[in-house]
Amino acid sequence: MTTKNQEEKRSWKQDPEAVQRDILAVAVTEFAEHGLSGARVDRIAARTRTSKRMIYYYFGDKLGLYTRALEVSYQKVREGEASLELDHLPPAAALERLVAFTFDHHRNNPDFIRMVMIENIHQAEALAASKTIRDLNVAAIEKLKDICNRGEAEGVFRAGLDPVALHWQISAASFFNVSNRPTFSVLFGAEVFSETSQARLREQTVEAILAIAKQK
Amino acid sequence: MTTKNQEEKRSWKQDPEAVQRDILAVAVTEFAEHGLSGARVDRIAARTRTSKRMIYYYFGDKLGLYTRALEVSYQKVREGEASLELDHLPPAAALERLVAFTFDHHRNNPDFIRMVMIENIHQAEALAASKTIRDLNVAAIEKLKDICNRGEAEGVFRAGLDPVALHWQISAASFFNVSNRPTFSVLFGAEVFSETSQARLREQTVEAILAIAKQK
Amino acid sequence: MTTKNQEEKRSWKQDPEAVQRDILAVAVTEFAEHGLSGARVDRIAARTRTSKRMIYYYFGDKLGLYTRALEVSYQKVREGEASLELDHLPPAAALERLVAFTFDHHRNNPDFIRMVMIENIHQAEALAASKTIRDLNVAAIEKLKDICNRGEAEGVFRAGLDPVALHWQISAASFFNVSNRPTFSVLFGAEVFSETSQARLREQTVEAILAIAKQK
Amino acid sequence: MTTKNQEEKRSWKQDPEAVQRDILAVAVTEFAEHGLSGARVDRIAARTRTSKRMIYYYFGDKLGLYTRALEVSYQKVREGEASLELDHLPPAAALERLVAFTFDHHRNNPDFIRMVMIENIHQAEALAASKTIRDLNVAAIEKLKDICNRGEAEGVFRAGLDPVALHWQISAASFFNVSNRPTFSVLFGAEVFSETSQARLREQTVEAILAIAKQK
DNA sequence: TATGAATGAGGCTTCATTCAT
DNA sequence: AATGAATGAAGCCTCATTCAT
Repeated sequence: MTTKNQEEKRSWKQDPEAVQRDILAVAVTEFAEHGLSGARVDRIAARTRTSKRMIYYYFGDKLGLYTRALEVSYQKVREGEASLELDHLPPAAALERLVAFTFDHHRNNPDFIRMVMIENIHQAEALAASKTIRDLNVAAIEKLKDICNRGEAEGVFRAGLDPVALHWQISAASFFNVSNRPTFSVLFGAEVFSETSQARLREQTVEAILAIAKQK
Repeated sequence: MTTKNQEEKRSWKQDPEAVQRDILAVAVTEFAEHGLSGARVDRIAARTRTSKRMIYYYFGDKLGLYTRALEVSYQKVREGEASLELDHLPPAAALERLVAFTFDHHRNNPDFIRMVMIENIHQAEALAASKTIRDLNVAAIEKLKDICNRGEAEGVFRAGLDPVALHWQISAASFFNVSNRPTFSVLFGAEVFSETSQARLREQTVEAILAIAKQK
Repeated sequence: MTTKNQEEKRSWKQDPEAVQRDILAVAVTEFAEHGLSGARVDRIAARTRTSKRMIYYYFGDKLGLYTRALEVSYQKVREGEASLELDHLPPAAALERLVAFTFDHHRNNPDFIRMVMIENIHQAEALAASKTIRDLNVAAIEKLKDICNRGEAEGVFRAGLDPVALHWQISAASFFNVSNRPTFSVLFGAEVFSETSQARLREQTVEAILAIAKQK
Repeated sequence: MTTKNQEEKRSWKQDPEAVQRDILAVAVTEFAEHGLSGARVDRIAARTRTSKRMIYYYFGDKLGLYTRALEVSYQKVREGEASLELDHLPPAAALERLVAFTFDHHRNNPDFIRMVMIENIHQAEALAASKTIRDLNVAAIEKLKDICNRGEAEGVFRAGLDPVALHWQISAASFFNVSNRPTFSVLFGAEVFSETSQARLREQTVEAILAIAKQK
């Protein structure tokens, strides 16, 4: 009512990007929790500082919002990975560190994992449509390719290593560990997800990957 | 319309179990394709030889149908695994065969994989409620435990092997290979999923698992 | 399975009237509790020793069952009233006793009251169709008419008393006391329905009715 | 179709309260006529100037609509009673007027009576949940309490009169007269509901209540 | 006399989305 | 840049009832 209040309200309302960030943060949570069909635009709007109408204003429709939420998820994760400094490490140590890091990183970003799961349920259609995300991942694989090249050059890794296949191996363990935790816990107990078990699994995984790289 | 048709219709009517099997087969496909929220009861009914009403007659509600569909999926897969004859093989060979088999089996049962993905999205709630499935999986892990025991006794496997952790390793690779194929293909190309690449990945996986078992 | 069991089962199954009584008893409860639309044929069947199919076999449809249930309710209540012996009492005492009895009787037969409430909601259509019930009530009013006649003849009641109007007065208090107990309790407290309050209300009602009969 | 019509439609659109009033008016009629289970949301929507969707938009679900309809019914009736000016009348005259008024008022508001009947069938659950209605009725009983107090103070009413019990007596006659008209008519003829009979019943009731107040 | 299996019709409710300002 | 009101289409589910033996 007062001019003061209006000013305050305007302060962030007049900042379209802040509004969009607000919506996206909520959207990621909602989509990660309920999937694409299970997510509710109403629920997203309710947890937002804006109204449902704004979602359509900025993102067009539910799928548009989902696509942007997916992009934001990938972006955030890849930014986290950027902190890794592997160039100055010898190849084996670099690979070791990369695997361990990925394992932990996935564990710490369950919402991202869930977004990817959901995207796989939907045959990666939104992903295919997003050039942004593809670019992000090309960069990610470059890092691994560099390690492989150095390792081969130094003779510590076997020749003809496929960085993509290596990434597949690293991802498989790290991803499955988070994605399938609910069913795995129910079927075989939650013990595998205790801190000590997780530490051992991570170590096992690191050693398995290194064995593959050095293989033969 | 014709008397013939009526006869035919009758022939499978009045056979409740056949009707339920019919519905379940369609339901698995629909749920695997669209998820729990995305699945449409109408669509399931349409692909069935019965009516929507019968779905509710036999399964109560959508969640009831989903739960049964999940159970059926697990059952079918575990039955497939039962054909494996591992007892007469030496431990290492048995493990090798189990890993390779699991890898292939998951590839050949994408609908099962998708059902499990969906169930993970839903925090394994339906799974937790189904004693049937838990029993099935207890049996599955027994097989692996037996291999471990024999391997340890013969001194070919390291002591203290955790069958559940081993199952985790086997599942991670085999499951991820199917579950994340869509996103992985979009981001890093479909080459990893070619027959030759898959053969190599399977071999790599087998060797990695064996390395873990023999480790140290 | 055994012949013995079959015999036992047959023992009451072969008694159609017992089956119908079983169904009707359950039906009265269900209709009284949920009303005509609210009652569920499935629920009635479930609480019965027979199947849903039998309900249709014996009563045609839901409305047929409801009508019979209503008839049975009236019958039971009127039979209860038959135990009253008023002929040998002087008119005032007879009327006093009739009022007090009705008051108590209604309190003790809430299901009957609810059936009548429900029938009123439905504009007494089923009642209008049932000659059985009309006959029952003609008999009931005769009793009151007799008391009035004797009272007038003896000069203790005023002339021109209308037995139907008197019945209206008696019913109003006795019926309302049961029918509106839920709303009345919520709005004005349940104290009016305590034993002591009820005793006083009954006495007040008796006196009020007698005042009307002796009036002027 | 015509511009005129669109204008008209617009004129009352965008007026949420008008829309809600429209819906509620229709809802009261439908619920009063068919009860809670018997009422059809479709039928309500059809008699409305809005669509079925708006019912859910404003009232959540059928029970929510029913609850509001019940509240509106009570409100309307209590507002009608507010026109009564009893303070300036001597106690006996005030009570006489209150009884006569209630008797007529109930007769003129059969929909309200039916709503209360229906609510009683449902054990007053909606009523119990509505603070609004409870407040309304507290006010209603205050009026009666005031009359009692004045009457006792002036020595025209007996001491220890319970206003709630008195309200029970007044309501019993006035309510039953409307609620049980259908069954009573079928069983004992419609003559009791003729204008002359009703006038006499009202008078009888007034006198009976006054007799109770002055009693002893 | 009895019954397990089946069902058409219609019930309530929810969804993403657009209108009109 | 922003919004409260409104909605068509479709979702899930339940009901009394009948079929076929």
